[in-house]
Amino acid sequence: MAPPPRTEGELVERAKAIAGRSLGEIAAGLGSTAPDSLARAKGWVGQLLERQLGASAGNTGGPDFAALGVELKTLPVDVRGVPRESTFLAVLSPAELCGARWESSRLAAKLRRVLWVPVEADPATPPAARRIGNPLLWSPDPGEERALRADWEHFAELVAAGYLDTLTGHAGQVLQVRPKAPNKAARRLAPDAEGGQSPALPRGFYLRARFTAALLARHFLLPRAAR
DNA sequence: TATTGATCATAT
DNA sequence: ATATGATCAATA
Repeated sequence: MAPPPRTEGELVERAKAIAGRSLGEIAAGLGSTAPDSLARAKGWVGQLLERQLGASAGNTGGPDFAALGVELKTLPVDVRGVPRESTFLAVLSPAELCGARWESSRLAAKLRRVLWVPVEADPATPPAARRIGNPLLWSPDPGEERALRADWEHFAELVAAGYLDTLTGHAGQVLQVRPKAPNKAARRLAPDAEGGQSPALPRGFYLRARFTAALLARHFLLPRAAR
């Protein structure tokens, strides 16, 4: 377990140092072994990178690198470097969403500064052989910020009005609200349309894959002048 | 095949 | 129980 990085620069250097290396190599360096499949180890890649980069242990609710205010996200990419999956951001807490402002929301806080680490995720490649890509330390630009806020405010309004159960993965331009539960029988209290509280399937906020695809493309494919 | 809905493991 | 880390599996 590495000590926490002291600066953003140190964090980025650590991430650059493992670009091109395989998950199996990184695991071995940490005295661990890669699973044969992620089916029963879905969070393994993220947790491996947390250990390797020295993320502050456990879940304090805050960013992974508390002292730096930086959140770490691995991004499963295909052979072209395009994200294969949406990115889970946070549990949707109905109570916390009611009457909240985007500027002071937990989601906005998490997205202020993110270290994206692309990782190969071809299902035909065993986890140990998957390679780590070049990291990107990112903050939303004004356009991204506007899109995120618009979706979030729309969701917050619906939830506060008691319409959480009308929200599906179809809603949102850049964000999504999707199930985030042990199973579909799970329930959690949320405002209902009658002004009370009723049990509802727990949900989480996700970033659409096309959003992360666009930000990777902008930073890695386009010339600096375009940014 | 892309997207949405369901699920798995671990730590607190 | 709930938050962390996500990917799997079914659907459109």
